[in-house]
Amino acid sequence: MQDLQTVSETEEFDDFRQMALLSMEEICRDIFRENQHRIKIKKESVAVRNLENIFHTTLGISNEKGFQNMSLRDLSRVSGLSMGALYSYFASKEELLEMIQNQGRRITLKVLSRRVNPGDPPSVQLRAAMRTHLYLTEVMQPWFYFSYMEAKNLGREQRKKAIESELVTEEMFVQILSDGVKKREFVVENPTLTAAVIKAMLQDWYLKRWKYSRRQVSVQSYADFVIGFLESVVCKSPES
Amino acid sequence: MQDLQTVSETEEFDDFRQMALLSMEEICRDIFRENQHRIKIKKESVAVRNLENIFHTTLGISNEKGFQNMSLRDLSRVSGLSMGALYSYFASKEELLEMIQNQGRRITLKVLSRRVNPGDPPSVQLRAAMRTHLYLTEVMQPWFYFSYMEAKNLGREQRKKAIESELVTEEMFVQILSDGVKKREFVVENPTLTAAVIKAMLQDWYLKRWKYSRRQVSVQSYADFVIGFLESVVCKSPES
DNA sequence: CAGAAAATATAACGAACGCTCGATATTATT
DNA sequence: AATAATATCGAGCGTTCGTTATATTTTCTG
Repeated sequence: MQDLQTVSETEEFDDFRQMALLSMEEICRDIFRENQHRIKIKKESVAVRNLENIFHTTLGISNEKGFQNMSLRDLSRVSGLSMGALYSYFASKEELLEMIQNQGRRITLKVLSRRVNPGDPPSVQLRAAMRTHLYLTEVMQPWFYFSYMEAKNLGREQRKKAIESELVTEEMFVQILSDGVKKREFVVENPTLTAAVIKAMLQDWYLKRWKYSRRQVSVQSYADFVIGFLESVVCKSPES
Repeated sequence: MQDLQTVSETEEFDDFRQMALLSMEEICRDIFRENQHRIKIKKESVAVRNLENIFHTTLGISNEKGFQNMSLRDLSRVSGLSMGALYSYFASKEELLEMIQNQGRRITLKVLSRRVNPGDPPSVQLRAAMRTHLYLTEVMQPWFYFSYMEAKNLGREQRKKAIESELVTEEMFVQILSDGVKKREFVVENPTLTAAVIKAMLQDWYLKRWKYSRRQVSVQSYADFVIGFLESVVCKSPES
C-alpha cells in the first residue's frame, strides 16, 4: 500500500513535469499570437523558438543576479541573439519583465483549476491543492522565484495583478477550509490566518530550495510532511 | 486573566520597540569604532549621527525600489548628504550593503540570545523564541525585508554569512524541539522539517506585511495564532 | 579671532546602461 | 537564379552610474 502510493506519486510528479514543459511552448505561442502587433517577427515558428529561448535565459540570469542587474548585453551573449534581435521581441526591458510575469500567472491558474476539483470533499481538495501548488512551484521554480523577487520592480498595474494573484490562491484555501468546517471534516477557528500560513509553508519550498536540496528533501516528501502537518491541526479525527 | 495577559503582552512589545530603537544608536557606535580605520570621519558624534541617517535612508529607499536601483545620488538627495560626504563613511556601494547586513545580524543574535533562556522548559523556550522573532522582525521590518531581498546580490563571503545566519536560528528551533521530545513535552517526528516550517511562518510576517496590515492583524495576534497553531501539532496534551 | 583640522560640497571621469538604426545575412517566392 | 520579405547583427547614441580629486565651508583649538 505504502509502496503503491509512493510509486503513483512519483508517476504523478513526472506527469506534472511533462505537462508543464509542454505547456511552456504552448504559452509562448499564445503570447506571440496575442502580442503580434508589438512583436516585429512575422513567422510563428521563429518567434516561438526565440521567445522560449529569451524567457528561459532571462529566468536563468535573473535568478543568479536579479533582473535589474541583468544587462541586455548579458541576455544577448547568453541567448546567442543580438541586441537588435532581442528588441524585435519586446519594446523595452520592462515589457520583457511583464511578458514573463503574465506567462507564469497564466500557467499557475490553468494548472491549479485543472487539478483541484470543486466537487471533491474538502479534505481531498485540500491535499490536491497543496500538492499541486508544490509540484507546480518545483517544476517552475525559476519563474516563481523570479516573480517573487521582482514583484516590487513592476509598474503600478502589474504589481496590482501580482497582489491579486497572491490573494486569489489564498482565497482558494480559505474556501476549502470553510467548506470543510461546514461539512464537519475540519475544525478551523480562523480560516484566513490558516490559509496564510499554508501559503507561507508552500512558498518556502521555492524560496529556499537551496536549503531543501542540500538536505536532500524531495518535493514529494516535503509535500507529505506539510500535508500531514496541516491535517494534524485542522482534521477533527484523522482515522474515524 | 485574558485581559491581564493582553496588557502585559502589549507592554512587552512596547518595551521591545524601545529596546530596539535604543540598540540602533548603540550598534552604529559599535560599527563606527570597529571600522574607524576605513571611515574618514574622526568625531564619533558626527559619525554616529550620519551613519544612522545613511542606514535609515538606505533601508527606506531600498525597500521601495531595491538596493541596486537606488543610486548614490538618490541616497545623497534623500539623506541630505553630498556624494563626497557619503564616501567618507564607506569605500564603495557594496561596503555600505555589507555594513547594513552586519548591523542587522548583530541585533538579531543579541536580542534572541537575551530573550530565550536555555534553562527554561522547552515549551516556554519555544513560545519565547517565536514571539521574540516576530516582535524583532516587526520592529526592524525594513532591515529584514532588505536583508532577505538583497541576499543574492552579496559577495561570496557575505552570502555565506547570511546562509549561516538563517541556519543558526533554524538550528535553535531544532534544539528546542528535540529537547522537548526528550523531556516528553513535545511529540515531533521530524524536528528539522518542523523547524523549517516554523521559520517559514515567522518569515511570512515581514515578507508580506502589506497583507497583514491590510487585514488589520497585529503582530501580537499573529504571534498568538502561530504559537497556538504550532502547539496543536507538537504538544502531547495542551491541558494536562 | 586666526589658523589648523575636519567635514562637506562640487564637478568631472570612464564605464556600463537601455535602446536605435542602417547594414547584412537568411529564408521564401516566383 | 533572381527578387522580395524577413530576420539578425553590432557599432554607436545619449544618459546615468559609481567613484574620485579638488575646492570650499564648518568646527574646533589656542
